Amino acid sequence: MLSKTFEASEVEARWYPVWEASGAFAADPESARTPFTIMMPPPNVTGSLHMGHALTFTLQDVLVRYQRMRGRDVLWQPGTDHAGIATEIVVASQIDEEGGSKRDLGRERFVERVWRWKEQSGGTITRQLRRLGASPDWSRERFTMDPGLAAAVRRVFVALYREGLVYRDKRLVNWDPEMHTVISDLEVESRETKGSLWHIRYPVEELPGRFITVATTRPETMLGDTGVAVHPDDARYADLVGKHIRLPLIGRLIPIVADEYADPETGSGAVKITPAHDFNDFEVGRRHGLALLNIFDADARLNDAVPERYRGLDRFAAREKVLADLEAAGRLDRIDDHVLMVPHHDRSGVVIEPWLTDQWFCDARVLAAPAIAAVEDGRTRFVPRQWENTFFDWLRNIQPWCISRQLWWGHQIPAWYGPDGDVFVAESGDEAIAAATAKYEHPVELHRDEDVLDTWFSSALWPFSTLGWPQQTPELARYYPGDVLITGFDIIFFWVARMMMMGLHFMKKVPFCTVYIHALVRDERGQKMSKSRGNIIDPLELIDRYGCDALRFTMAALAAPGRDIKLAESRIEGYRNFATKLWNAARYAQINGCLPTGGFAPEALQLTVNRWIATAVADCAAAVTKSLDTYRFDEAAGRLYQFVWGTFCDWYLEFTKPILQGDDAQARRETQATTAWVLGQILHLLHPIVPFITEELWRNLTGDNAGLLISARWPEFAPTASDRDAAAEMEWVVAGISAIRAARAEMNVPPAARIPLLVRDAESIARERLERHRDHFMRLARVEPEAGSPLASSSALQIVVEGATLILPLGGVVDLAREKARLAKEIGRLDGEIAKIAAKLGNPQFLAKAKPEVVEDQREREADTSRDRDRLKAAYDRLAAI
RNA sequence: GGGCGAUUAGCUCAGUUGGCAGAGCACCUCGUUUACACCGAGGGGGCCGGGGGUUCGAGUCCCUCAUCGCCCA
Repeated sequence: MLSKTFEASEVEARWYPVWEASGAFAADPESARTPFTIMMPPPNVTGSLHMGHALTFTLQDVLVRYQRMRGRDVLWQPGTDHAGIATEIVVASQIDEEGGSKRDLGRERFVERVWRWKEQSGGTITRQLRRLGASPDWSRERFTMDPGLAAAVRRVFVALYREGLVYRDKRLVNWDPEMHTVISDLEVESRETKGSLWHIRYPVEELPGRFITVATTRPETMLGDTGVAVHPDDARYADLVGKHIRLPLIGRLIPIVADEYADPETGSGAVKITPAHDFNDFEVGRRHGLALLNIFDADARLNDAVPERYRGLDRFAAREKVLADLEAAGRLDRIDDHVLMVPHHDRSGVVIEPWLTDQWFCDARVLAAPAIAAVEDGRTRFVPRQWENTFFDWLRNIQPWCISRQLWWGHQIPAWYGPDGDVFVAESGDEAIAAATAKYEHPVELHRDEDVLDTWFSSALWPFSTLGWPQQTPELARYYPGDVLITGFDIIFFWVARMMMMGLHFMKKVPFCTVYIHALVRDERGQKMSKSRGNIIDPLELIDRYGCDALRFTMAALAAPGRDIKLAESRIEGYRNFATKLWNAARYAQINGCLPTGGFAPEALQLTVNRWIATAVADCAAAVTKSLDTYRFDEAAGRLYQFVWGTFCDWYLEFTKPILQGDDAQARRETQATTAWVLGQILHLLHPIVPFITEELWRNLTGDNAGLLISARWPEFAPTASDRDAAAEMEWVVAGISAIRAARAEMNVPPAARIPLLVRDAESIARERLERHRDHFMRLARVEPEAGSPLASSSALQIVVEGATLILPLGGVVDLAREKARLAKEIGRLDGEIAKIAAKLGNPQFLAKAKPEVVEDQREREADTSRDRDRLKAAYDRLAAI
């Protein structure tokens, strides 16, 4: 016997290992079934499960379980990425805490230490994924630093280098002066910061007494100024273009140039140009041939390019000193408060310094072209479609991708330098030596590039490197390209775009046919969850409190396309209640001996109520199937919720109670079998969303011999399975009972009172239906259907249903005035409806231009509404006559 | 500044090719009927952000304004 409530934690812990051991998660390259591939965007190995993970992995798992039940050979490829910077920060700070330092440890021992850390702590996120019920093929789990994946990285790097798509260059990059590494544009987070706008007066060399005032948020960079720009159309400065500035504090002579970058509307209209320390200035400098003067070292301290008294100063101290000196020199004009966007490293939080250094770059522009084309011509499709714009926008304006990082943890760049600095790029040291020997014609000492590659460089290869590439494995042939990638919109640049670029370049095919983009999970008030806001909801805590299934159902139900999810805990509670409801329905079925029967055939059912519910299940299955096929997880969840609670529990189980407790053995047997069968269908349809409770109930329903639900086949029904007559009849009964209940409640009839039910002006179909379902009316509306005509003068509740007026004689109990008011209100409502429809039908334009079926529809509506209205009016008149 | 999205019941949100405005939660009333009080029955609650337009007909399509959010500069 099932317990009274569903104990989620116990059930969850029990089923997961059973599933995994059964082999249900595993892909089967040998099978004849059509493959379905979904690449898990590998979470960061340092990560732990947050709500974003809970959403994305729930949706992926729903799809994966669904496709498995549809009979596909599913590969859900799991794994983690090595997260260069994040991991290096974690391990380095551990070493710090122990009183050591990364540098003292040395590269080799540090990397060993990171591997040890990975073995011990790197499994957190994958363990947590198991708690979420995720069912990827763990036997194929990969890590972006695995030997096979590392080989793929080297192969790709070398190939791109030889094609000229990877190259070394000196450019401005985003430099983290604390971590001493470059980061890519995408890892820079602009934070709004309150600062100042300092106005500095620069003297014009050729015109003594003449000054140009420039405004800057970074006065210390003036030490590296190599020009001043004004707008070419700015009349105020037209005569100064081509003249020079004598830079205060330094005395360097720098030119005044005309460039549209200078905005006449902002500040004085003139801007100082520091090409080596600002991305915009870099471009201006390039246009005008201005010198690049690098004034910072790797720590962002002033270097030897500045006057001695500033050397060694950190950039913030330098600012104070430069300002003080300008002030003293009388060159500081004005200081305004100013809000500006300051670039920070999103991982370390350090303020980024644009810095001129030698780095490795990938020619993203060339690689982007095929990726853009693939989305344009539909080989890859975004769902929802509007995200294509984000994808296009980024790829069409893409900058060279800086792929080198000054870290120790990651794929070390396969490039070796000879004594003269010549570079040898090769997949192995031996190959590099061979190449060098051939060039120098004698053995030389090579020095390997110290840097590692951006983590995303290896992640970009994930859709094929995990399948064994560059080896031509059966898996690669079978599971590439993938069917769908599911991820958040914030990952479009990092992952989707880069996987598209690399996939197309090396596999000549898109890595996935569909990209389903889901939104962000926010808190109840729509705020982004963050540590600093303190509004983080821990999914594991929610699982502990409400059960994994409740969390999963919530994620699915709220996953409406193109919309952020504002997560209120009351929703999760509601879906926990839904799980309990399902549990109790199953418990009820068990108590009433509803057991599955072999060879159950829905089309052979005799009782209308059973034919009706079988029809409803088929309709529900069709709707859920369609929703899942179109990634409408919210619709699928909503439809199931409605069917299970609003149809199966509220009506079917109530309708069949008298049958199950009645004397007709044949009807009882049919109903028991139907109940068990419908419950089974429900469990199948719900399984992808709420796998634990459904597996548990399925075992309970079928015993040990029916197999696991996770491996069962998805319900599919022939169109003939539905019985429209049965559906119409039961819907009439539901409407009738609801109408009686509503009238009773409104008229304050005591709920327990059993009242006679008489019928007036009934069409034969209504009379037959009422007769056939008298038990239902008795039980659920608490009325006693009686033969005979109601007395004309009796005071009674009168309820209009399709094809009949139901009369509930209440003798003196009924409040005549109130009942009259109730009927009058209803008549008024219908009159309003009729007036609206009549206005439409009276409009010649409508009749001429609207589609015929719409006109026909309105005519029918008018007829139906008028019929009901006339019945009500008749009922009212009868009361009025008393 | 550029782009995207949103605005529908107190709250969170659905609403398909334009044709009857919906759900869950919250709220109110009633209910200890042997699956379930994590429940059942009933109910109230809406200028579909404002304004214009297209149309026989607009929550839905177009324009515009307002407010909010996100991304990019």
